[in-house]
Amino acid sequence: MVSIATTTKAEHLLESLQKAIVEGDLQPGEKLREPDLARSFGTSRGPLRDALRRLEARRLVLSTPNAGARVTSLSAQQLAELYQVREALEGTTCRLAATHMSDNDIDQLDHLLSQHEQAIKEAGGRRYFRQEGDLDFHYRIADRCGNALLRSAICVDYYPLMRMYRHKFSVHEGRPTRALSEHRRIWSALAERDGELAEILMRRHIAAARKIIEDSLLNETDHD
Amino acid sequence: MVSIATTTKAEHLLESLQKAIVEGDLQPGEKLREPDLARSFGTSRGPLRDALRRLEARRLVLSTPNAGARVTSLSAQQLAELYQVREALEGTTCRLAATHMSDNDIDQLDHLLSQHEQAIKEAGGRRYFRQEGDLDFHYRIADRCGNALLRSAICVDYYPLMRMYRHKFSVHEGRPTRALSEHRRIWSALAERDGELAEILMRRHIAAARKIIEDSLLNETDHD
DNA sequence: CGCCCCAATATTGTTGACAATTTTTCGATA
DNA sequence: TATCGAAAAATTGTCAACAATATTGGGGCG
Repeated sequence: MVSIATTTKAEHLLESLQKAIVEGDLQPGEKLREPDLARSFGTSRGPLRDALRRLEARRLVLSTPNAGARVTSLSAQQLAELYQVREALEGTTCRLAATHMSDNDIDQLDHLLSQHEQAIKEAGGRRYFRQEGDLDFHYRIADRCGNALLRSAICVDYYPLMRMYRHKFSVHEGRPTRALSEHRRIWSALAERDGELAEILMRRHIAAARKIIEDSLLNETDHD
Repeated sequence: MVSIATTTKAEHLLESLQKAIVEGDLQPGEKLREPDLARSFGTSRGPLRDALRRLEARRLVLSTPNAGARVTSLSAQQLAELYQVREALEGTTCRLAATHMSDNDIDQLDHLLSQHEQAIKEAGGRRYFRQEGDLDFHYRIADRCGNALLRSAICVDYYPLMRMYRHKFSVHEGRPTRALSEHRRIWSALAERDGELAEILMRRHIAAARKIIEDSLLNETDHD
């Protein structure tokens, strides 16, 4: 939303490429050829390589020596692993947020959930609002948890990858309504400043989503 | 221990610089001037900048646009935050390891703890063996937890930073003997394949170390 | 005497060319 | 016809020069 005046070309490239990957303009597994990309963004290979390294740190790109870089392509197995990392990190995040968030933060989070409820009603329950909305909820909690390292690990290092894969198993994650009610329960725990409960609820919430993905691993029959 | 035949100069630089930082040859806060460093390693600035970006991903280096890179310098506050991330990640790691480690892995871990016991005896209880040893124990569990993403997050992204700061609060973390006995209890849970207990014990173990650091934050009287 | 501004210096950001490596193409041979 | 291998093309790794930005040092002014 906010267009940051990036000082360096490498930073600008990082933003542009991350957006292209997250929004699917660059498909998972796609080869990232340096000369082509650099030309298409009007720069040289130096800044481009810099941006690729930063994207690699965010796990959006995988590059192998002398063989170039590709957009990350996660298997269901790997996506499940990502959810396990989220469970660990966001559980703690939630516990910290319960004591660190301001009353205003809590209010804004409540407002966000109202927006989601509204969006779900208008869309008849299976619109994609929720998917972005779900991530927004999680993102905001991490953003306000008070631990800068944890915040950057989640918001910077892992969430772009999550957004990239938000379509993949979105249908299976149960009706948006269910996710919303789980969010509301987490919110209540946060509002009551009950960190222990907030952590448990958040871990369950993410573990449930992971379960769906892991179950789909067993039904490996009709994939090309 | 194993000298990997790194194919590219940037990779070699990454290894060399990481070692220099972790071992303290490059001090926290030290400015990393590209021309000097490149010359001292016999390469040009291109590969060096590449290596710096990778070190930044591991949080060993902090670089600001147009102002260059510095070796990371953590405050006690930030170190405590790191322990909180560890608590989250390694708790889950331990739970997974309990079901995923092979019997052989468990045996080797037992052997490691025997070595530590021996080292502590020989050194009269307050030798620095333990500090490396402590990290080795944690590292091995993460290495064998069966979740590749979690493994790389801990072993690659966070542990070099831990090793870099292993001297800092090592004295305060209680006698090596106590850490060893906590390790033994964690090992027992792993050996009995009790993931839930292993997670709880690991989180406590790390939380206790964090407590020491946080307490030292309150005694801020005699620092320059 | 201290502060601010400006020039000089040093350092980082960027570029295009060259070297090394990988991938592709194409023909020879079984 | 399929397969192996070598030449050709494309791509990545590296380098040194140039441009843009920050830092430093010194002189003038209040």
